[in-house]
Amino acid sequence: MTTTTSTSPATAHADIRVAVSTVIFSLRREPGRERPSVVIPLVRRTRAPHEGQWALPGGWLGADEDLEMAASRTLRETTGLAPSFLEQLYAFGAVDRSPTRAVSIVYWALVREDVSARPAPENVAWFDATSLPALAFDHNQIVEYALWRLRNKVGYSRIAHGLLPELFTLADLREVYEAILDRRLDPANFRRQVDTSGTLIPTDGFRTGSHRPARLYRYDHDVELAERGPLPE
Amino acid sequence: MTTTTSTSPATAHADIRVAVSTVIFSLRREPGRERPSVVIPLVRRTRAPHEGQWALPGGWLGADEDLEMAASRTLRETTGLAPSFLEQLYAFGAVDRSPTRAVSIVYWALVREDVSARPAPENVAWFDATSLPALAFDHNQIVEYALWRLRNKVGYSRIAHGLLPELFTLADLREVYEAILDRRLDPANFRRQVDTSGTLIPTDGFRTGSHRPARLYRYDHDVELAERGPLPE
DNA sequence: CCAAAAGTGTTAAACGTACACCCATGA
DNA sequence: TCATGGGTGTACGTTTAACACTTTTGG
Repeated sequence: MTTTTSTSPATAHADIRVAVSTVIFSLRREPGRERPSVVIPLVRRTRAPHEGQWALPGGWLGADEDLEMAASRTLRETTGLAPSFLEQLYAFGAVDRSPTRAVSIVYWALVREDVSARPAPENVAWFDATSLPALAFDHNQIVEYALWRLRNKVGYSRIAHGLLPELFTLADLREVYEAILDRRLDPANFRRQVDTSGTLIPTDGFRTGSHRPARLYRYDHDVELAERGPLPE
Repeated sequence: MTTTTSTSPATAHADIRVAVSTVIFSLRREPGRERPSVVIPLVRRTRAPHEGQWALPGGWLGADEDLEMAASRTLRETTGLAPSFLEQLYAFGAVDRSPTRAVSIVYWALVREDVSARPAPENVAWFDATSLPALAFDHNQIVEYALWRLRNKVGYSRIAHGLLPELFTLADLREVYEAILDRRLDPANFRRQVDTSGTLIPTDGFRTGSHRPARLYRYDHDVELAERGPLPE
């Protein structure tokens, strides 16, 4: 995958291990809070380095695994979750980021609220993404970057559904945006924006229970494809 | 940099080599063409696999090198160039992308027109980015993705300077945009857009030679910092 | 004086945003 | 009937895009 021309002063392909980790976002509705909060699952490390500290779920890249496969696998193994969205975030490879040299290919993912609500395995806990403790390695920076990407991407793509069930109301959708962007959105303008985009399909269902019933929508999965540029792999 | 919890079914940290390659963009003015074209340097492979085919400049990651350092180094070694812009593009790691397992961290870079005009080393040649021959490995896809990113980024950031010398006219700048986006832009509106952004500093110089002289500008380097989000490393 | 690029002005459509208002339900 | 969220209408400021027009040079 590369061209080795001229003489490399650095040691030729030294022993560098490749890891894959994932920043997993979901939403959690606290009884007290008015707005859902963005939460991520972390794993407590059971060995050195950084034993006892919380870290992103991940693992070593297998010899016969693609990167995305490895992300899905480690995500499932460590948290038991299946993501509704998965995308590469960045490759981290600073020499001093770990006592033993390792390059981490980091992915980020979304899991639906109902899925993330299931009881977490031992050693896994959910944290508010905006107020984390000190994590192992450079994982605090990584989460920070992933959050930035999430907020950014919510502005120009339809990833918000990755956090919603099949059917949802416009208020549900708006709540997701409000939770991610951390600010109020005008319900009237929000409605127009989404139905101008033409990605929402109204169903015959309504959600009842409080005040006027709200129409249930689902996403038009046909639009999914044209969404992003020439995505690799 | 990762958490090894539970048992990994895949072979634990197998021997996977890490390479760093770079897609380098510059502009070339052909005498005949009205608009500059986007060009990239490629290196002819001197060994298997894909011997004799053109490939992206790159090399193996050294044991004591950060990723960006490796990108700069291989870029310099293989092409003799120093970039004015360098950013990570994507990590490619499909199992079948190379006969021997390798993960490539790919960067993309810009070099100024005057720099890229210097004679290229043996085994290095410049190609029009939009009409490449069949390259080694998955490098055609990688260039395609890099081009998409370049076009995208030119729309919301000021990377265009990476292709221009210290002093330039608004027509120069507009030509860069036109070359990348491959369409004409209205000179009047373009002028207003850039000086609304406040990133351009007018100098006292003018470029003369044909018709009315055009004012020379330079970039405000103080604006550089706030540009992007929480950039890692 | 003429051609052509540099640079300014004007207008209309598109878009974002604020907010007044009506509708339908549970309590 | 009232409170509240669902849903519609409207008005206004900003941005985008098209294009007419004036300025300044070389030839």
